[in-house]
Amino acid sequence: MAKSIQISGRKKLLLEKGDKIYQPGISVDCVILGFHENELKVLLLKVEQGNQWALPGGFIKKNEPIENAAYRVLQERTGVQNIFLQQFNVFGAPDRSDASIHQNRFLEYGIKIPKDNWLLQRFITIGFYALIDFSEVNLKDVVSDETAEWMDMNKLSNLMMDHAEIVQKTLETLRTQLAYLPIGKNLLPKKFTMPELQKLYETILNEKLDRRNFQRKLLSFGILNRLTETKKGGAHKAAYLYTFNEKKYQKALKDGLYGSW
Amino acid sequence: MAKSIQISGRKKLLLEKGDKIYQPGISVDCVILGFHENELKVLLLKVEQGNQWALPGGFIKKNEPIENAAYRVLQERTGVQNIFLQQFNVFGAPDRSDASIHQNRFLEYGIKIPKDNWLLQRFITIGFYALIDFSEVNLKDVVSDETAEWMDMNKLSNLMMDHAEIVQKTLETLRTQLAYLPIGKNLLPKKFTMPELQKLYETILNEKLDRRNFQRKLLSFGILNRLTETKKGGAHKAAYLYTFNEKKYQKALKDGLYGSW
DNA sequence: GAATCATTGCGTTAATATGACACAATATAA
DNA sequence: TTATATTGTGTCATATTAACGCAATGATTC
Repeated sequence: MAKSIQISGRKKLLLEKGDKIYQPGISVDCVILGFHENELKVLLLKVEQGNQWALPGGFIKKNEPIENAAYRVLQERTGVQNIFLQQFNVFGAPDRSDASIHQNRFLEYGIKIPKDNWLLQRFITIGFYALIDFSEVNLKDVVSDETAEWMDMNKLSNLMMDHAEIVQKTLETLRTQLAYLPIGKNLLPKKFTMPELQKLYETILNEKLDRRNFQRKLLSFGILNRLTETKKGGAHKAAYLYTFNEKKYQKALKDGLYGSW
Repeated sequence: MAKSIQISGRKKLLLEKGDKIYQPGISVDCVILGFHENELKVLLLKVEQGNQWALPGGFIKKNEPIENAAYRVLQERTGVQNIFLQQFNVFGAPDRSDASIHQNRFLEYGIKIPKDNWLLQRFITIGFYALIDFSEVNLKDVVSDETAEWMDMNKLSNLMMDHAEIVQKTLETLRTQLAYLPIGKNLLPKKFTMPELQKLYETILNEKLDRRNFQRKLLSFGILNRLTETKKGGAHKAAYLYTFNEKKYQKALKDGLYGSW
């Protein structure tokens, strides 16, 4: 029970001192995306009661840049360094906050939140999405009452509050950005094959693409280096391995892939 | 001096009751764009002291959707109905808030803000941009200590706090959206000519476009209706007038202009 | 070890889109 | 009436895209 007491103590601190430490009424929520076994995965936290899942989120310290707050959440959960992190939308419906959720979570530890506590007020959340290399992630349960787990993007269920909407919006954002920004460097391992890259695109777009046309298009962007190695071990002909050309990739991120009108 | 007393009273109310009425630490700022005489214009408010200009902004009421708050600001200033309004970025650098600005503004009315007043805390602002038909706008000075004025997008100077950055980010957002969203219905009068539409695009992109290729491309989108009327009065050959096909325009807004991969 | 099979690399071709430009029509101003 | 700037329309070479063929290859099966 030492764990439980520890958690209980931390939670009390959050309730009592939170309004001194954090910006009131604002949170950040992170849609952390990884790619594994040809599936887009979202990192979610199990909320004990109700069999619900939540996006990892947090608060913004009084003197902290908002990107920092989001980055903090990411580091706490994944420890990954090479992260693409971007704010993409604010979610601020007045009824998105749900006092009863907080109440129930705290009640498990025998804590009843006072009605006027800062945590029960309306919260507006800034949505960030993060692209990370699945293989580099070592899931950390920062607080042991929350189990972190990867969930298939297409099989989401029981998301807390408006978190399903937040994930959905991430996907839409990703789809439009795909048209003018390179993607993949953060989602794939350093070395990857063309079919793997294609699967990533297909998953995001939810659409089958022609193998040969896809390859031609991506090569034309000039952001890939083909290695002499091939990826053996697959059940068939070995595919060449590629890496991203760091310099050109960064340039494409800045300038866009087409840019022309 | 009745005006001044009135303002002073209102300002006192804001100071004293603001934290009861509004979400703390969050604001909305609107980049209101219009198109006039082939120039992109931004609506700015003159801040008396310091010869500075500010984006029209406001606070979010305790139980108000954030889009509503932005819409309120727009209505107060312009009264225009047909508005394209969209949040595009959150600005939350810890040092973006500047207590001295508020202090100076209130000092003019003989009010000294207490150090611990809610208005002096750090504010995170949600940036919205709005596209409106310049010709329909009738500038309203909602509060008479603020003069509203259209300023040329390319000749901005003396913007308050991080407002220049907010405008800049709007322009960047607009440029990327131009590639996959129709634009113009909200910025142009109901009837407009192809050259006018082209000037709008050129202004946003800051780039000259070929007249004939531009026309072909925009017609190919299938969102324009050509009228039999022409726009006379210009110094040269009369150009045909166009309107947007409302249905197809809306569809394009939803689905994007290209969509294909 | 030869045949099979799924998958990859590397093409081709036709249709479509784009960039660059020519020329005629026309509304005003000189 | 003529000059001038601007608009409407069309052409052509080139680039890009969509759709598909075929040989090579690595593992599996017999």
